[in-house]
Amino acid sequence: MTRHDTATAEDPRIARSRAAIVSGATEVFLTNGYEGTSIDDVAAAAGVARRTVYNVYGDKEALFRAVLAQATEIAESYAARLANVPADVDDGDVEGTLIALGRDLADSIVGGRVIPIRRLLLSEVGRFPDLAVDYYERAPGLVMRTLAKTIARLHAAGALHAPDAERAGEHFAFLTIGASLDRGMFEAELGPGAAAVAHERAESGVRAFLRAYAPK
Amino acid sequence: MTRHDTATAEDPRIARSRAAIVSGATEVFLTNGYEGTSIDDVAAAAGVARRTVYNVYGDKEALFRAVLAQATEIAESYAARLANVPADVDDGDVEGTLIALGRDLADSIVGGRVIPIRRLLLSEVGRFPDLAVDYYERAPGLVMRTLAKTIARLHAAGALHAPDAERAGEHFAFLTIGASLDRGMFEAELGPGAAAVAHERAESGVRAFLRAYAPK
DNA sequence: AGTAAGTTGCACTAGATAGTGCATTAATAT
DNA sequence: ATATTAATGCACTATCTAGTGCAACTTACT
Repeated sequence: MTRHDTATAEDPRIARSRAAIVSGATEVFLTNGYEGTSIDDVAAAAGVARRTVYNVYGDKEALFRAVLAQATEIAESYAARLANVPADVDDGDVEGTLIALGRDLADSIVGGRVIPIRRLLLSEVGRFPDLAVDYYERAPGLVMRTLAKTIARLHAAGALHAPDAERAGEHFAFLTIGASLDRGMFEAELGPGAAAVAHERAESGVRAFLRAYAPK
Repeated sequence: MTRHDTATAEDPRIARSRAAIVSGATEVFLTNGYEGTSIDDVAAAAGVARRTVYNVYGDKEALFRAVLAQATEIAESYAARLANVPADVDDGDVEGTLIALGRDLADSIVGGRVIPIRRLLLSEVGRFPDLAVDYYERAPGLVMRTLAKTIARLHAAGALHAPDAERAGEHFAFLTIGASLDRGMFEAELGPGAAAVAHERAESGVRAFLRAYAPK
């Protein structure tokens, strides 16, 4: 994927064009959707000639795929933070740790690009079914797998009673952000108190999770 | 909305055309999206002349709104069933009652039209933000409100301990169908075991809900 | 410098689509 | 039967879009 994959370095002009195009394309695709975006729009957003878009990316579909290939960053970064949660919570404050994770998860989703990315992918499930499934595996799927591992560690350490860590991970995720994500998908732009509401939901979700999964 | 709203009955030819068009339009919009659907497609699916579509509905947007106006039936029917759940569960089997509600909710969503409808609306949040918000209030919002009432009744009867019934309703909904709905949105067509998995999720979600909201 | 490679602008093909106008035909109501 | 109203078919406008070909210009490598 990077320029080091090829034996020789890429012409800096192409590299610059490519970066500008994929960035501009991300912007317009997320705003206007796949069909709603013309290559003219992309070129304008990228500050590049229309013809250059075709020179660099070939066609619209390839460009679309390039945009979505980088759409998993948020999930990857959250998963990395999750992986660092130690099994033996230092001061025994499981609730505090999980609440922090829940808030963090909420922040990752509300107000960021996750919701527009999801809308974009979902609107093209019919045209590009592979992209949607792929994204799901690499973004929410990654978070779910990492969450299951973290919970399994907490279970092993006796901080939680969650024999089915995968299921418990689903419950954690949907208790904390389910409602905020679901609602957010239907709102063109977030209301003023959206972040605060998402935090409250995350906290009360974590508390419900702890009641359901407290060690015996 | 019905023909009785106007003083005189509607010409049966218009009524027939209208029904055929809205039904055909529902089919093609759900399959191909708003932009991906031409009036030709609608006319063909409805078995009606292209020109008739324009005569009856005026333009594409009006037709789209007509289609989505009837998209809340599934939620209404689920809410009606919910409203019938008595506060004092006869044989004291709260778990059985809630598991039945959870399975029912899962069935309402997995494999039905809810997922295509959501995809369609979400892909047009930018163009028709009012439709998305409207739908949310009338469908999932209705279910949430009804769920909150039902849980409040169960709380009052001592069958649950859920002082914040609205929050508890969110938790019930997302524990039972959160994961199935979220995953289902990204799948072009459901795998063979999808319904069974959704049922398992619903049941384990209800059990987690009961651990979190058991009466003290 | 000079060569190679990328960028740009412009013209052009080819196809799709929303919506209108109008005359003809068919169904409905009285 | 007759008058009304709707459905139909067809031509037509206007617009938009993906993608290509090509010549002129500019930037990068040696």
